[in-house]
Amino acid sequence: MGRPKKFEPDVAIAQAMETFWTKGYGATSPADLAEATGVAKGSLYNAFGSKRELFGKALDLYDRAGRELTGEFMARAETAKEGIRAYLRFIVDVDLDGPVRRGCLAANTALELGGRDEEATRVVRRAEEHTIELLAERIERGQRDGDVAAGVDARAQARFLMNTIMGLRVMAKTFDRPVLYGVIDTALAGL
Amino acid sequence: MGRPKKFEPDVAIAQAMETFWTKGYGATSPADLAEATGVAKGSLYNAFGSKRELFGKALDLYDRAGRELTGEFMARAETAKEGIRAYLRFIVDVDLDGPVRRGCLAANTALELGGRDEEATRVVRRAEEHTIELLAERIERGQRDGDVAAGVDARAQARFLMNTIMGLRVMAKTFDRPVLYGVIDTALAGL
DNA sequence: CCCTTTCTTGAACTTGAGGTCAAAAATTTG
DNA sequence: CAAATTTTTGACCTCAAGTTCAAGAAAGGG
Repeated sequence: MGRPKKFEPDVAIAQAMETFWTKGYGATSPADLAEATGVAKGSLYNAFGSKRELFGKALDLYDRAGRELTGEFMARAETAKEGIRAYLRFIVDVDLDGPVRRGCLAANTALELGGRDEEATRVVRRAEEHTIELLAERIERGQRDGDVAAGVDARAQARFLMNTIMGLRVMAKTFDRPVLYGVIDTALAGL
Repeated sequence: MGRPKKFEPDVAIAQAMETFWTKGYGATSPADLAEATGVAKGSLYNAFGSKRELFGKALDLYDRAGRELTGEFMARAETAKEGIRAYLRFIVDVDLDGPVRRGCLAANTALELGGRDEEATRVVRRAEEHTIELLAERIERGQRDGDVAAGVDARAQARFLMNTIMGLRVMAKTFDRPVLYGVIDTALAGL
């Protein structure tokens, strides 16, 4: 009972995520969040408790959405190498074609809050591990399918690729497509 | 003539750099800078104009110091591969052994201000290009010395390694030495 | 030794961040 | 419909960030 919510919390979280992603945690004000969600400040505080708690929900959402997206790319492609190449190029394209180069919410958060915010650091690490897991599984499948050499250490490759992705996310702030595509190709030479 | 400065501007810039590096640009207050440098707020403003200008000096210093450090690592080693491996491990060690994992000022700045601050973005890009240049030169020397295959594209490898470094800087916020060392070894397999 | 110049400093100012709250507005239940 | 419950909202509060400034202090020049 009681008065019903005027907004969908999940939608508001998604809109908040976009804002945090674009501006960063510290640079996002409650006023920004109110504007992005179309919900008054007070209402947001009533629903989510604090800016930090809303951010936590946004980070969780980012992890879930990213996992799904990665999974789809891994499932679609014929070979591990082409699936991963398509995935990495997609990441670069999304970043470069957007109105602002916002990079990766997880990477941004790692650098902004890493160390200072235990909980945020844990969530970022979990998201990274999810991606590594999906990459490793796809490489292992490639080995079963015969498109990846049996001698390759799938988990080591996956961790290395995760590192490459994080690098791309940083480099995309300052370099352009040809350079980033070149990095992708060099990174994939070992597969 | 006039009253002489009580502090060495270059020293203050170095101290400010440490603070920006540890806390980030946005999260560093004038009060923090006053404490770090031992110079009163008003004095800092008299000497440097604004927080942003001081940060600019700090970024420039970071670039110069980094260039020098990288150059030394490249000069010392017998082979390109070992020189670069030592360099990457050093980066990881410094980050992990420090009291806080502060990463790379350039990477931190790229993610925090990239896009929003033209000047900062330019300086970061310049710093990245300096590192790429030094890596490429070392690889080319390796080719002349015979420890790197002639077929390797030195500049492509250098850009790829720069990307790996940026990735390590992010991953160092959430992963530990064995993982990061593993990433380094995987990245160097192509050399 | 006074004048000019350049420094130092804490106080003071303005602005916005992050959050609280009281009042009004929707609901469901009895 | 009255009561109980839960939202919504802008006004309001506190505090700190980023900056300016007036007063004074330390130099050199004439």
